[in-house]
Amino acid sequence: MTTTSPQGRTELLRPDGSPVRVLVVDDEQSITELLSMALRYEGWQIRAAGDGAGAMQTARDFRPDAVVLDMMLPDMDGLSVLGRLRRELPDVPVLFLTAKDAVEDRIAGLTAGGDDYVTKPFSLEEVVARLRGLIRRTGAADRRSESVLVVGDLMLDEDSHEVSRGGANIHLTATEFELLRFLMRNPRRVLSKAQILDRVWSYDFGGQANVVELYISYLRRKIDAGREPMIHTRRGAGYLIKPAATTVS
Amino acid sequence: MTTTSPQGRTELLRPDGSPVRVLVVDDEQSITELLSMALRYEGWQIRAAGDGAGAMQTARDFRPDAVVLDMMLPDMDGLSVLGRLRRELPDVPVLFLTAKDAVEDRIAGLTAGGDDYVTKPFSLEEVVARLRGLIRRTGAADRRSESVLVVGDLMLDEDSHEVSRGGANIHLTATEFELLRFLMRNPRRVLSKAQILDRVWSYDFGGQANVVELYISYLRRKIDAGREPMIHTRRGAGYLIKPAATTVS
DNA sequence: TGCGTTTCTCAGGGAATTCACAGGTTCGGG
DNA sequence: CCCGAACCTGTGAATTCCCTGAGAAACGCA
Repeated sequence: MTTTSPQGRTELLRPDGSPVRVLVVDDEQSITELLSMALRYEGWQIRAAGDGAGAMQTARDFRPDAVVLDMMLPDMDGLSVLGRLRRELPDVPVLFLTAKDAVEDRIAGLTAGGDDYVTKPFSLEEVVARLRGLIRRTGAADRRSESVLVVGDLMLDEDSHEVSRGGANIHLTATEFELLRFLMRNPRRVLSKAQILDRVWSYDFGGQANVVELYISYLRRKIDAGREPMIHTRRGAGYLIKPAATTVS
Repeated sequence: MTTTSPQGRTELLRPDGSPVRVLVVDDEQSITELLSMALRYEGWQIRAAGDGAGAMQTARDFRPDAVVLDMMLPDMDGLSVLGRLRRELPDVPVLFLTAKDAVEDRIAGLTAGGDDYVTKPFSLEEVVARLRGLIRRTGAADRRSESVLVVGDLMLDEDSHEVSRGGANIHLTATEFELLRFLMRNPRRVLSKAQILDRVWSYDFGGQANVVELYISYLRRKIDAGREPMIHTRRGAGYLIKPAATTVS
């Protein structure tokens, strides 16, 4: 089930209308805090744990719809936690967090069931998108919830990664795609450069803040080129996307 | 009976519309977990057992439509379990899991009745495909459910393993076939290299992730050669298959 | 056992993408 | 109207990601 808030944001809900529940397990407190903030912002209910024991405890009485699990935990390794979680919550999908170089050996096979993973350092948009995908596909939320974002005549398909405006296909790079997705998931809302940087770029990005300007410029070239512009600058505040004035929204 | 989910995936259902039920019997917990997750993802209802006694118990009150049975169990050997299963569930098809070096004739004898087997280590695509075949053939699900996948002018027959594009026959190796089947069972959806590796290669594969690139390259040579391409790369995300632009979908 | 086929590793080349930098442009307050 | 701040964008370099040829190893079958 989905509802659309007055601000135009679409939220995932469980079939009974209650908010989706997510358990976050990571031993670095900065990470659990970062994730908790971001996921709460999605309208989800979040519980966090810093080790395997706490994770099991919380899993039992919180009964989450999805779990975010770091594979490197202090007391037991991620695989043991996973095994126990599976016994306790057999149907709950897991999003693994792994170091970039650990991917090959340990994760292989784990994502097979429909689970998924992201590598550290991740971007919040990535985590949120993957989680939404997991929850959608495993039916914790209504399956009819769409994977297509629409703003005016602009369409973005999260499954096929296809973007089109007025029917014409548009090719975007990975970063452009993530940025546009973020904008489109918050239509008519001003997003500051800091917000964008925090959500779309990895949490350890140390570069210049003007990458955002650069990528907005890239997007405009591809999305707005010659057409009624949909991406707008609010000087001193940020950017927003909304249907073109002439387009029937 | 089949339904098609919004994601475009086709699900097997029982004639009364309820999900197919599968019992998984293996003493290695990692295997039952792997299989349970993968088969649940197919939309099936799964129950697992770790030994013969548990299997019998579960068979009685779960009443599965199919059974996945490891031939090496701790308390009794697979044959005894099989015998008892047969008495309890005479018409239910069984998919045997066997070690590679197991006596082929014995298995061949067992599968004469319409059962089937796969050797460990298996790929999930293989298990799922065999299981689908068994369930389809024994009529637990509607018989009209198709064994032919079609994407644009590309056709793949899961029974005969024949592949053709625009009427022209194409010879594929076993791995190429499995990869193409996985792509075609998820048309218009980006599949990451990790997902592909986890589904199409055996669970114990420890090699380089670029085998996927290699086999995509092989497939393109055979499927797309000279024609409008159907296999597309989403740089930084994965691969997807979709009807050629000029083809009526 | 021997031969053709299939699977997979390795490594080079090439192209797409990301990002820094810097000069130009626009905007809004005074 | 002027000035500084904020924003835009061309250029180019570094990097990452992907493709594919060549050959070794494993497999299957006669």
